[in-house]
Parts: sequence; structure tokens; C-alpha cells
Amino acid sequence: MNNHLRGLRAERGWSQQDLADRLEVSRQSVNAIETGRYDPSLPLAFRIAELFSLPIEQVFVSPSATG
Amino acid sequence: MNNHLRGLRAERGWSQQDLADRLEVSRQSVNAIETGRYDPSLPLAFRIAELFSLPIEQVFVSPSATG
DNA sequence: TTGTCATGTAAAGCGTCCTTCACAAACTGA
DNA sequence: TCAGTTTGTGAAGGACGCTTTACATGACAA
Repeated sequence: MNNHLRGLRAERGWSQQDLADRLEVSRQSVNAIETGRYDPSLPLAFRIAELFSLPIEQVFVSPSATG
Repeated sequence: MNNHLRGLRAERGWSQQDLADRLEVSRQSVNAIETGRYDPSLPLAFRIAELFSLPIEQVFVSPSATG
């Protein structure tokens, strides 16, 4: 499942560690989500979307949208 | 994390098995999500929201909204 | 009463999510 | 060059997501 995390983070000039701190997860979790190694849990997806003030659908790309 | 799955399902007159079939998951998974035993994965949350033609935020209630 | 459907739950198993610790490579700045 | 930052990745461990199989309950119809 694709996402726009790296771009959203870059727009703000944050390192993966900066973002991890704001989300209260490890840097490796942020990296794993950005590099597509796994998807976040639903609660973490909510925290991410809220941090960027976006609906979840504008941060994460639905698998069905990808086809 | 709370959700409106039971109500949305009831509005349509679907059993848990009916919903499970449409989502391509087990009946037990639907039951576990409805009874709050665990949250769905993010991809499954997308499928659920799309099935009901709602944004994810209108199916699942953000933990931060609950307080 | 008997059968069927809907729901709730338990156990075991597998893969995923997230952690900490650790190491390596690329880049930046002095 | 040298130190510090950033990113990518691996291994091991704990908790969660989802499965199949199975059993128990309550509602409803025959």
C-alpha cells in the first residue's frame, strides 16, 4: 500500500527521527512505512493523518485505487 | 478504537457472515472488529470504508477523538 | 421438541506491526 | 580529513491481525 509520507515529511523539513518523535514511534517504524516494508496499524494511520491535518485517504493510497 | 460497523451493517440488513463475504475475511474477523477485540489492518479498513462508500474517519473513530 | 440461523468466543498457527540494538553507507559541515 | 546526521537494513522478541476449527447460546420457524 503506497503512501505520501516521505513527501509530506520532506515538505516540512523533518528527518525520519523528527517524524518518529512526533508520532511516538521508533525511527525504524517510520522508515519501514516510507519504504513500503509494511503498513501502519489503523491507530497509527490516524495519528499520521492528524499530524498532517489530512484525511487518511490523502496520506495512504487505497490498494483498490492502485488496481 | 471504536467504530460504526455494527450500525452500518444493520442498516443494510446484513449478517456478520454477509459482511465477511463482501470483505473477503472470516466471520470471526468481522465479529472481533465489531466487538472491539481488535482493530482491522489499514488495508482492511480501506476495504470496509469503500464498501460503505464512506471516508475511513466516518467508519472508525479516532482514538484522540475519544480522548 | 427439533432444526437452522446469527452471534460470541476459544485455541492454535502464521504473518504483520513495532520495538531495541546494531551496523553500514551516503551526505554535510568544519 | 574527520565528526555528526540521515537513511537503510537485519535480527530477535512481544503483541496484534487474521485464519480454521470448534463449541455454546439465543431467537425463530416448523
